[in-house]
Amino acid sequence: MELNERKELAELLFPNIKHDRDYYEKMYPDRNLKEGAMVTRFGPSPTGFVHMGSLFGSFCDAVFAKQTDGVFYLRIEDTDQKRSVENGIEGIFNDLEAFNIVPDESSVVGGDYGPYIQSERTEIYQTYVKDLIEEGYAYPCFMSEEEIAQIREEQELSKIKIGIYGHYAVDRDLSLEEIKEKLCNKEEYVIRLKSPGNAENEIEVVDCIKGRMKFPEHDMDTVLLKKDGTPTYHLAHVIDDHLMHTTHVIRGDEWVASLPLHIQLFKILGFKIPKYAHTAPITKKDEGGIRKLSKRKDAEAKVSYYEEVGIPIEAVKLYLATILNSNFEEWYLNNSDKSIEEFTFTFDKMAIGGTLFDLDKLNNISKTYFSRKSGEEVYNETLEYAKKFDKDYALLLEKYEDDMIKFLSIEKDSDRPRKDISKYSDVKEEFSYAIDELFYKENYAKYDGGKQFSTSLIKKYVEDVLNLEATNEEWFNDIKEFAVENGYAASPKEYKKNPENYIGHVGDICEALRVMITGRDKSPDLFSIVKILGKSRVLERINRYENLTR
RNA sequence: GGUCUGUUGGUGAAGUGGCUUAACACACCACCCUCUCAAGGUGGCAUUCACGGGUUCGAACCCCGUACAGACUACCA
Repeated sequence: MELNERKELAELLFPNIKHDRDYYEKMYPDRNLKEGAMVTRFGPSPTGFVHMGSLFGSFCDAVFAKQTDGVFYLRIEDTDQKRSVENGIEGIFNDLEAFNIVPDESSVVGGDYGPYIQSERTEIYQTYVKDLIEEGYAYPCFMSEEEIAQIREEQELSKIKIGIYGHYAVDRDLSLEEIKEKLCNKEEYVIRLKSPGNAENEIEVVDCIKGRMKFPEHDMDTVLLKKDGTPTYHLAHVIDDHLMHTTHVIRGDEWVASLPLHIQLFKILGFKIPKYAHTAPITKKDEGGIRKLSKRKDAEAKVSYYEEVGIPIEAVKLYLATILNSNFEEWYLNNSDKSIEEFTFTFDKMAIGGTLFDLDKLNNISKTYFSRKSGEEVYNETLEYAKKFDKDYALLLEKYEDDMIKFLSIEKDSDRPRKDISKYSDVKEEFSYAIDELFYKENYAKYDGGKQFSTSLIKKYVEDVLNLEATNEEWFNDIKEFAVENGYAASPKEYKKNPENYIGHVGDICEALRVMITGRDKSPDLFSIVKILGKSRVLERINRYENLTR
């Protein structure tokens, strides 16, 4: 087709497109950023809530933009209306906000490079496609779904590359007259790329994460505009990232296969090619082997899961940071007083293969997070959590505020703070004895060590010996003395040496007291608990134990 | 079937030709500390980097082949 024919065709196909490319090029001028500033973007589809992998990606985007004084923007990729979900966009913003990931530009806060929703940019895409038709790089294709399926079958059978290319691209060289005729018959069509590539040629791409990769040149007539005039991901990606001046396209590595296509589009359109960084998927192991974490199958893939089970957002971010850069963990261990923002992330410390999602590790990170928080902070955060997910408990927490803070502060001032909580929901369980209502309701059910303890000795200890004003050392000396007076050994070691000489050892007395007042055989520092409860509540609990076991 | 990318312990990984007797962290086990637990301390946990061949004085690191795994192969992103 000659140039004038192509122009006629372009006009015929896009009579409503009045602007030309230059109009948009001028509308979205270069961003004036300092040397080395990165412009990144997160492009979610509003298909439901945010997936762990997407969160990881957006975290990555935000981190790199921030540490280079660049721009991180959010673009809603809703070109497939069928998949869009009601309130999908809202859900994305909520989930990101929960993790404190705030885009500099978006459909919510605005920006100079909008609209930031692809469905509102149709005219822009069509303008460029119109130009492509004039240039002879695109054409209307009238093939039906059945035709395409048949070609596919044929290709599968003869074991060759599947797709519309070469002589399979039957509408590639339709004459203007033929096209006009089909248009007159109201035949439906898509706009396909007239790929100038040759699969014999090899192209090389350097990815920020994966390094050098070689591909055959792209030679397929990929769909650019769907039947409804809406762009495919590929077209939208190329045009948007050019117009919005993205410097680094950070996306999942399911896209590397289409890299040759994207590069070709950038070249045909005369755009500068951005840098690419393809991140490895977060995977999970199950019976079938290793697979990508799935939003449908795995609860932990949903970002909202963490909030629900009570894992602090900050802990999840710390975990994300450790899988983002392999050297982050060690840095954080040595710089525990610093925040994630102070670490410099780099592409070359990112994983190339898939990363197994390790809940154990997350738990550990979370425990460390809790151990560094003061009792009061843990109390406040737990209360927030309970107000949302366990209202009855929230009321009790408020009623016992002073006690709870004291309990949560036990052993906090030591240089080896306890690490027994990994989730907000653990607090209720771990400190069930802190709240009378829970303690009495549970009827000591928590203790099933099978031992029976006599209360008389313990009562005697509490009434005659226990001094709440004592120091830890005095307290322990007192109880040792008491043990000896009553025929117990002063230490387990001594007891082990000559068990026949003793009834038991101090530990047994402590154990009995512990079980009676906490309902469990494990707890933080006993004396701290006793002090918080006070003598009368301790005795009350001992009596209760006596009644229950009689 | 085709294209691309991987493969270091139970897990995440460090490692880019000699400093590796393979870091670090999680998990696990043992011991120590100790009134219990948690924490902490010490030690154990890959004689070897999927397998086979090659290059080299020398290879986990470079090259070739095989096996396995993953991604893509839509008018979905």
